[in-house]
Order: sequence, then structure tokens, then C-alpha cells
Amino acid sequence: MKRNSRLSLALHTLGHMAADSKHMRTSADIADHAGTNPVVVRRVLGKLREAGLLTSEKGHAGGWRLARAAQDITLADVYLALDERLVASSPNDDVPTCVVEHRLQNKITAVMEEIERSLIERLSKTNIAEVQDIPEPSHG
Amino acid sequence: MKRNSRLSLALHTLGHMAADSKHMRTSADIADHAGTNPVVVRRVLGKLREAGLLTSEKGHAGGWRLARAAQDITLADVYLALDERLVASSPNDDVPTCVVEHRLQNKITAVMEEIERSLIERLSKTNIAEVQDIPEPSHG
DNA sequence: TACTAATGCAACCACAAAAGTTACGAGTGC
DNA sequence: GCACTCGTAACTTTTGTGGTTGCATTAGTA
Ligand code: FES
Ligand code: FES
Repeated sequence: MKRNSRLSLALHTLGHMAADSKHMRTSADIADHAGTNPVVVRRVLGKLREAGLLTSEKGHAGGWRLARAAQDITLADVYLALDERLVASSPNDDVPTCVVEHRLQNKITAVMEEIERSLIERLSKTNIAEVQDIPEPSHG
Repeated sequence: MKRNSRLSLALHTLGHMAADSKHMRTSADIADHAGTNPVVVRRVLGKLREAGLLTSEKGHAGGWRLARAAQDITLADVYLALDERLVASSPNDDVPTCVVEHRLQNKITAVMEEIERSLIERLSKTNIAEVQDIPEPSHG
């Protein structure tokens, strides 16, 4: 897979859920469909649950379901739930060690933060329901 | 180090070069200052040379120098020279395998490409000379 | 109660990407 | 010729991430 495989997995799954939001899915089913492992699915979807996008239920008839309407879940919600930072770096990166480097880093991070914000802004304009517009009858 | 260490190394070095653009620096000096290895420095600066931002000379008095005025080297130049793609993914990623996933991926990549362009646009508005504004006398 | 099916979570293994390292060839000035 | 430098290839080490196994926990069902 690639760098943002978590994001891909999350969006793919949410896309299917948006198409049939009542259906309860198990991590095994999802993993099978996405070509990965149930534990990986639970790891990723667990993040989405922490962010309040999904609910999960244990036990016999358990599984995963949308926590709210698909129209109310944006790509930004998903992106932030997985706390990926494509552009901006984490604040705890490295000590400046020097004035010049400190200044340099400030300028760079300022630009990166700006871009990160515009990314999130842009992502918040598309929701899960839009992403799941099936052109033809689904095949499975 | 972290994910964009190449970019950090490049900008840090260019920042110093912008402050004293006549001075010829060896990869050993640069590596020593940046806390890394001469070969790593040559690898990174080699990319910048390919992009026409730097020149290198072999031999006794050899080393590295800016290929043009610091004001004419933007952050976008550096970013593109290192051919990093912070946001957008490479085109050869993975086969769609399905219509739904294909559609999904299309939407995502469209957003990402848009963000990548705005990132480059933004980076092109700052040049190396701006990044290197020393507030106090340098310490080394 | 016993059984089954699901999540939750911790601890590992496997693999890949990147930095770091070593080595050596090839220019260049003394 | 010698010292110094880049250029590059090959290798090792580190790190991040997905994959895997195992088990406790929870919930439905007979
Ligand atoms: S790190 Fe301090 S001057 Fe470069
Ligand atoms: S990959 Fe999910 S429907 Fe084809």
C-alpha cells in the first residue's frame, strides 16, 4: 500500500456505509472487501469512533455503523480523525539548536500551517455521501 | 530526523549560502554544520544542482555555491527540485480494482492535486534571501 | 449456563523507505 | 605526484507501518 493507506481504507469503508447506512458491518467483512486485516480495520475505524463518526458494538450481532448522517461527515472529519498531518509537521519535532535554524523553521512551518488549514478547509466542503455516488449498479 | 529532512537540510544550507553567496562550501563542512553525513549532503544538493539552483566543483578548491542570486531562488524551486510530493500521491499508485473505489480515488486525488498546486503557488512567493534574515550576529 | 461471534488491545513479525556509512573512481589545483 | 573534492554505488542501520497472533471482554442465543 502507500502512505495514506489509512485514509484510503477509511474513506472506502465510509463510502460503502454511506450507501447503506443501516447495515451493520463486521471488521472481518470490511477487511475482506478492502483486502486487508480485521485488526487493521479496527485500528483505523477505532480512530473514527473516537472522533464520533462511527459506533461499534461488541458481541454476537456487533459491528460498525455510521454514528450520524452521511451528509454530516466531511472528508475533513475523517482526515482529522486519523490525525494525519500531510503538510504541517508535529510541534514536538526538534529543538531549534540555533537562531538561524529557528527562524528558518518558523517561516517554513508558518507556510505549512497555512497550507494545512486550506487543505482542511477544502476537505470540509465534501461529505461522504458525495464521495459515494455510484455511477452504475454496484457489483458487490 | 523526520519525514522532510531533505527539505530541511536543503533550506538550511541555502539559507546560509544566501547570507554569504560567494563563499564556497564543501559537503564535509555542510554536513558537519547540519549534523549529518557528507554523502547525504551531496545527495540532496545534487538534486538542487540538477535543477540549476547550485553549482558544484570538484578538486582542491571545490565545493558548492549558489548558481544564481538568492532572490531568484524560491522555496518552490527547492521543493520541486527535491521532487517531493507532500500532498499529491504519485500517479502510479494502484489500480482501481473497482468502479466505486475508482470514483472515490478520483475525487480525493483531485482535491489533493488542487492543494498541491496551491502549496507550490504559496512557496513560490518566498525566496531564499527572505528566509535568511538574521536577527542577531550569527554564531557560526 | 455454555457456546459463539464480535470488538479492544497488546505484543510481536515483516517489509519498505530513508538516512547513514563505507569505499572507490574521477576531476582539479598545488 | 599529491592532497582535496565531488559522484556514485553498495551496504547497513533505523524507523515507520501494515500484518499477524493471542487473549480478554462483551453480547446474543440456545
Ligand atoms: S544551525 Fe545554527 S547557523 Fe546553521
Ligand atoms: S472496492 Fe469497494 S466496491 Fe469495489
